[in-house]
Formats: sequence, structure tokens, C-alpha cells
Amino acid sequence: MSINFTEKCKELGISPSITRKRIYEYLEISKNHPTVDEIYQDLIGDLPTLSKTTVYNVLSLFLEHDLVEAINTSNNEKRYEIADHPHSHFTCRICNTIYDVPRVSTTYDSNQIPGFTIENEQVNLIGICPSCMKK
Amino acid sequence: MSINFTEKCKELGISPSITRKRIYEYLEISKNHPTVDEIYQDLIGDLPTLSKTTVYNVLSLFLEHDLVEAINTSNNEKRYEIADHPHSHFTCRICNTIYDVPRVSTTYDSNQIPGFTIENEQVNLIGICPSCMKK
DNA sequence: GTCCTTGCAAAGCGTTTGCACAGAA
DNA sequence: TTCTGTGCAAACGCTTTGCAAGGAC
Repeated sequence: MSINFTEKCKELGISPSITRKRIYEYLEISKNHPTVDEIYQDLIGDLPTLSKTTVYNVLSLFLEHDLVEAINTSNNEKRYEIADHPHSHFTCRICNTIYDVPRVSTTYDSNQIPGFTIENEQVNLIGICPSCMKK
Repeated sequence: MSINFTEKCKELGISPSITRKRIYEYLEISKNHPTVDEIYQDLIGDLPTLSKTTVYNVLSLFLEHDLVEAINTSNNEKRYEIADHPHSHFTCRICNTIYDVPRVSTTYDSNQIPGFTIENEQVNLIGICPSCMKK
């Protein structure tokens, strides 16, 4: 996957520094849509001089180049994920965990929203996740 | 509409103070999903001693009783709206205005997300609004 | 009297900004 | 040299917290 990242960087004309590579790989591996702080805490062991500023810098670079996407949660947290495949989200209202779910398709009558150019759509299902249901 | 609010307060067992009434009415009238600051700025003329703390207090009270809903925007702004009728949102990626649109229905295969109890769903369409298209 | 509403002031916290240092080209 | 990546420190802005004053009951 790191070769993948290096190639993507070449295409985009940005340099694949160690820090950027680690942050990208971390996002690829972690399936929990980490916050800036989670990324920082989990990588500081491996990259001892890492600062949160750098995490912010790298993430905004990735956002500019559509390598990652930001998710806005109900807690005013910003969470990040790799932008590789279209999917929807399920948010558990008990534990606030965000799960990736297969893309939910939508139906709407564009005659009812005339003049609006729709380019994208986000669907978030809300409810209780399996592990919270057990409790 | 204020009678409506007073009745709702009785049902919910909360007192319909002037401040709460004004904030509720403001949310009913304004169709632009205001932020805390917008509510504060627009009501400070009418309620000269109003503080932002009170706006926060009243909004969290309303949220607890499902009188209003919070919208999380891409700018990490929290915006608020009356929770009276189900609908979806359209967000213009140019001017960031949020428009109410008729409820968008969704289709998903619940067999693909086994164990998840879905109670609610949010749909946000993203694109360019009519007024930004003209420019 | 008690309870509730309001609001000032301060703290908290996530994020951005300014700037400087080090390394690569 | 110039440009780029990194990171410390400070500033910033939104939100929450602590607490006290005033009013309703």
C-alpha cells in the first residue's frame, strides 16, 4: 500500500515524505475514522518529533488532493478517512462509533428542487450498533 | 406560533420564558439554520441583556426535548433548526448555504448491515445552488 | 424560604497562524 | 541559494463550566 501512496504522490506532484506516508498508512489501516488527536497519539511513538500542526498540515494537503475526506460528527469532532471507495456511514447513537456501510442509494424528484445542481450526496444512518445492542 | 410554543412547553414541563420564546420564534422564522452567534446577534437588540451562555443553555434544553435539531456543517459550524417536519438538506459548495429540500428517500439492503438497528437517517445533497449558478 | 432562569467571567479545547529551523533541490 | 517539510509557541474562536444575582413560586 505504501507503493500505492508513493505513486499517488507522484501523480499529484507532492513529495511522499515519511510523515505523510505514515499518516496515510495509518488512515488506511485504522477503520475507525480517527480524529487529529488520535492520529497524533498513535503515531507519536513511531515519529517522536511529530506535532499536531504537522498532522493538520498533512491532512489539509490530503484534503486538497482528495486523498482523504473529512466527516463531521454530532460531537463537533472532525474525523478523517481515506477517500478510496464510495460508501455511507452508520453512526451509533450510544457509543458514537461511525461504521462504514455499503453505499445507500437515494431517490428524489429533481423537479422539486429546480435549479439545484447536485454533484454529490451523503447518507448517514443513525441507530444502535450490534455491540451496544448486546448490552 | 407562540401559543404553539407555550403549549409545547406545558407538555414538556418546561417554563416558556420570554427568552426561550424569542429564541424558538426566531428559529421558526429564520429559514437559514442559524448559528449560536447569529441567534445572539439578531436577538440582542430585542433582548439587551441576552448572553451567548443563555443561547447555549436554551438550545441544549430544546435539543433535550427534541424541539430543535443540530446540523453539523463542513466548516465545523453548529447550526440549529426547528424539529417539526422531516426533510433533507442541500448544501451549496460555493456559498455554503444550507437549503431545506423535500425528504430524500433511501434504499439499502439491511441484510448487508446485520445487527444494526436503524432508527433515523440523514441525507445531505451537495452541489451548486441556483443563485451561485447564475454567477 | 427553595427552585429555576439568566448571564458574567473564566477555563477548556480544537484549530489556525506566525515564524523559524533543517534538509533537499 | 531557494523551496519545501516540519514543529514549537502563541493566538484564536467556539463551547462549556463555575458561580452568583435576580425572579418566580
